[in-house]
Amino acid sequence: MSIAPSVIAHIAPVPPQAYAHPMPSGRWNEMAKGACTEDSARPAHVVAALGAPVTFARNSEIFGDDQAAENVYVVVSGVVRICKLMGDGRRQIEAFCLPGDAFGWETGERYRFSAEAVSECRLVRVKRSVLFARAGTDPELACALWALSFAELQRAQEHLLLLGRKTAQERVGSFLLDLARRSGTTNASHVTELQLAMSRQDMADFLGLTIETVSRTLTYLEEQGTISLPSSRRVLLRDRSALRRLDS
Amino acid sequence: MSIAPSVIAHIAPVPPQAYAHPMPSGRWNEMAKGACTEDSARPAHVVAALGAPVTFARNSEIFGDDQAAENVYVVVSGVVRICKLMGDGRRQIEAFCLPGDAFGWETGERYRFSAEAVSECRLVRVKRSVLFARAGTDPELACALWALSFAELQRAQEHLLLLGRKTAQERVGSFLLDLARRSGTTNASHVTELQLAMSRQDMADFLGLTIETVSRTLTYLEEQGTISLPSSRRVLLRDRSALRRLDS
DNA sequence: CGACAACTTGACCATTATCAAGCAAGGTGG
DNA sequence: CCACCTTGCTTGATAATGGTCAAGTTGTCG
Repeated sequence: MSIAPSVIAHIAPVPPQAYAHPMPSGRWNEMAKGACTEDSARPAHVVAALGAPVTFARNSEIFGDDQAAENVYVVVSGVVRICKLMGDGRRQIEAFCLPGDAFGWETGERYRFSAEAVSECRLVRVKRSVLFARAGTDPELACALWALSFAELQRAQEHLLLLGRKTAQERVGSFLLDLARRSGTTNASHVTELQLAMSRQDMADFLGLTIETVSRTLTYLEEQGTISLPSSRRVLLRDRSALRRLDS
Repeated sequence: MSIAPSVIAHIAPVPPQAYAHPMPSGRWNEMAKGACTEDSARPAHVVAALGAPVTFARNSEIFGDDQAAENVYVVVSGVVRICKLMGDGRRQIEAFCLPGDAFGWETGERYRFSAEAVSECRLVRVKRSVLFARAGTDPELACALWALSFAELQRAQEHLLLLGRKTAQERVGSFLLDLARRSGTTNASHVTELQLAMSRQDMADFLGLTIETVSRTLTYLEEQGTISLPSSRRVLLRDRSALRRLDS
């Protein structure tokens, strides 16, 4: 049931031993002081330790809307999209899950959205029954569960502001900055490079725009010198202050 | 520290004794089976039992963005709005909290949004330090915490679809149905009556529209015979199937 | 009754969507 | 190795939804 340290290690640089000795009352005390933030990779590890690794090919479905909600997943590598579909085909991507993120939380019996692999990805699959049964006796796990689903809530809340009140330029700018924060690499001359795992259509469905508007906006930002697009899936953030102005 | 039963009683019809005898491993076992839904008022009680009642006047601030996050609140009566503001004054209301809802969750040291009383309201204020300290040793409380913040997440996720992909009519329709589900009263002839606690501006900022569009859309729905507006703050849902078609 | 806030309505405008080509990169078969 | 096809992306022209600005109306409260 437990997974190899080599797999877990990809989530973050915290060594597996770090959670080998659960504390008496878990992490709740630190949470009370607001001290859990500096250690944000830990909850993923605590949960991942209870599951088994699985891999999914690009564009394959991890689970579908309305399926029985049996598992929770932690991303080890790759990118996952969480989607909601409307009857007529309109799609909203609620989140892109990157390494260290968890998804598939439910209180009811069925998933309320589908999850698909944006790129080839490795996940840890944890049985919900195992997770919740243990949470009843293991405060550290209970805290980890709360922290992980709370992280989702925070992202969702930021996203609400974006979808409700931001312009197309602001949406794209915020998106690029968020990706940079979560997965970008910055070089010596302060240029951040991003590899976009997702298509323009994915970006559009995440940002509440059309594919054409996303494309036009990226072109515009490049004309302004704010970003460069060496290829359609690679972005260089040249002027972060201009992007931050858009992020507001 | 504990609040009077008469205050708690307004949240839901579950008597206070119901949680006087905590179960050995809390509610996690039920959660594992997806059985927590039928009992959704309980988490609010479990948390509220640790706090003290407070009241806020109409339009007063409960806490502000960036303030120290010391408390979590449970709504007993009235309506609370959770807001995010942008530098230039654009506002997004992330949620309206009704009796039984909890708000003010944070992992960090500061709130990331403000909360204001839409109508005069009674709340239970619970110290975060108390809550988290107890959660470490009380699995039932840990479960309640998770259930309450998870309920927020679910609402936020539904809202993402609304803001990202729905038309103005669909937004207003979904909003009315959601309010009806949470607070409406249906009479013998299947007409549901709603009392709107919030202004048109609040609705607009919640739905990602302008006040004018909200007003026009309501007028249009009334012309179609889908709703009636006996006064600007009272709505009768006359044709729920038409609304549900909009909800999709 | 008057003042003010909240709401509605109208006319016009802008941002973003839609529809339609065209282009570029990557893979396949001849 | 090159023509061909497919897929994903970009660009252009036009349309529509919802936003803006402005004027009225309703309702509430002193």
